[in-house]
Amino acid sequence: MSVTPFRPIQGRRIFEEILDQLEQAILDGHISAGDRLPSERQLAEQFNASRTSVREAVRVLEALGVAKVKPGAENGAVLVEKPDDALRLLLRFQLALRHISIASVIEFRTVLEPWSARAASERATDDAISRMQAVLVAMGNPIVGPAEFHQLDATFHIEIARAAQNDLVVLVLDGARTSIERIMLDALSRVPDWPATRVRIRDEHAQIVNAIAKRRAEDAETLMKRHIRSFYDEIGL
Amino acid sequence: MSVTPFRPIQGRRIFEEILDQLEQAILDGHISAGDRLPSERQLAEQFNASRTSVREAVRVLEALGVAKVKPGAENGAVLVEKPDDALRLLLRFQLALRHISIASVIEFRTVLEPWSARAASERATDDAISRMQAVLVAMGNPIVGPAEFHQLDATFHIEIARAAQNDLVVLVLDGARTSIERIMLDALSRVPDWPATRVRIRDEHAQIVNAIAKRRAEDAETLMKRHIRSFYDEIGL
DNA sequence: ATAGGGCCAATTGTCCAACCAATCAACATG
DNA sequence: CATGTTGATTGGTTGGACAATTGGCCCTAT
Repeated sequence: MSVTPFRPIQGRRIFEEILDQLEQAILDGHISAGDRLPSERQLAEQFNASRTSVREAVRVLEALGVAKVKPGAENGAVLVEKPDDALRLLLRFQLALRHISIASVIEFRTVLEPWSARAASERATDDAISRMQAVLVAMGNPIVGPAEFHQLDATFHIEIARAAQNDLVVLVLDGARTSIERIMLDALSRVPDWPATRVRIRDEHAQIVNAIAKRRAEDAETLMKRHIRSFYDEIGL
Repeated sequence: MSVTPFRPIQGRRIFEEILDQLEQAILDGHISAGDRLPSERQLAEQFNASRTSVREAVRVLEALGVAKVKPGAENGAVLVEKPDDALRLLLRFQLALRHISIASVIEFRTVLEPWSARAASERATDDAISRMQAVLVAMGNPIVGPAEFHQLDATFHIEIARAAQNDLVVLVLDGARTSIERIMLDALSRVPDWPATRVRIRDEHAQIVNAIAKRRAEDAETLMKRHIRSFYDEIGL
């Protein structure tokens, strides 16, 4: 086990140089979230590069969830304000390649969701708790089918992660859930007794929110752990 | 709080179509990790698209840590075997944009590293434990400076995450650490008494490995939690 | 027979010029 | 004042061209 002082020599490509300069510009505060980048043609001129190279750099930013691009005058590439689905594409491909397994994604949630519930119990603002309760109300509507319910479930868990006030946890937990969204939906649509399942899940959510609102961190963590496990058990994963 | 059944209409671009088809090809097992993609020109012909569109798709795959590209005959785009630094670029930009904070990355580690140590205590193979001990030996060399030590420290934590046998945890924990690597190195180089620090950190590592080897999960978790906290306290973060 | 150098083919990297499509603001028109 | 039109700007796409890199091949000298 030795550490060589050598580092690989790799020909830097132009679009990588552009990416580095853009990153530095962001770090230096010259451009920040919400700002619009110059047009591809202007960037090409400023970097003294071709439009193709600039496009490749922009394409990468888009794939990383850093920028969103729209054609049209007054539009262009805009640095995103909230990195919602930054990890979505990445995890989808990593799953496809079997570099990560569905089981590991599920286990990942069983670790971080309970932590989120605990942290939320200690940090949640009254506003955050109100938003959770609003989701509960929406879930109480007997009309909602599995697909809409799943959307509400996603919102619920995101709200808790946000209340835990850890940006990175929000990011990866959201990514972990959406990366296996399709599989979950398939499984949900095959649940034998949907109305009963819906009521039970909503009930578990209600208990969790209650624990968070009463600042019972230990209970919130335990309830969440049980909730996640029973959920995946129910849909057979 | 209502759920509309509408979804945004977005003009699909050619490179996105190509990405989808490539993902499907991977899911269907037509191509898998380690395989070499057809050349850009061949892909352009098969998709009936221009080389530029194919290039943008390949560029995205590269940014996601899915493929590595090298010019030259017999080379080309190869699907990576291990997604080592898939998250590196993404987290770097998310950090630059202040979408995630350094504090959240550190807290993230204080949650998942102890869990890894616990899981490793229950799941580690003898081989994995041997690799951890090998890292300890290398760390015992008084010659190693902060930079090399940090590299060994990275290897140590990766080995534990691997022993915990959760692919996703390995991925995100590695990404979390490398995303703030530069900051950590700067901080490490300013440690007042480096020899003492080195010995202390190695000692903590040794205790953790010992707990894992003896399958004392509770101890491993506690020791790791203390280790991570004291580490960041020491370098003033 | 083998080691080494040099050539060649295939591939990616880059650039360019042009055109298409989408978008929005300003203007014209009723 | 509402509506439709137009023009400018922007990203999307294409095809072609040349440079740089790599690896395999042959050929020669030892």
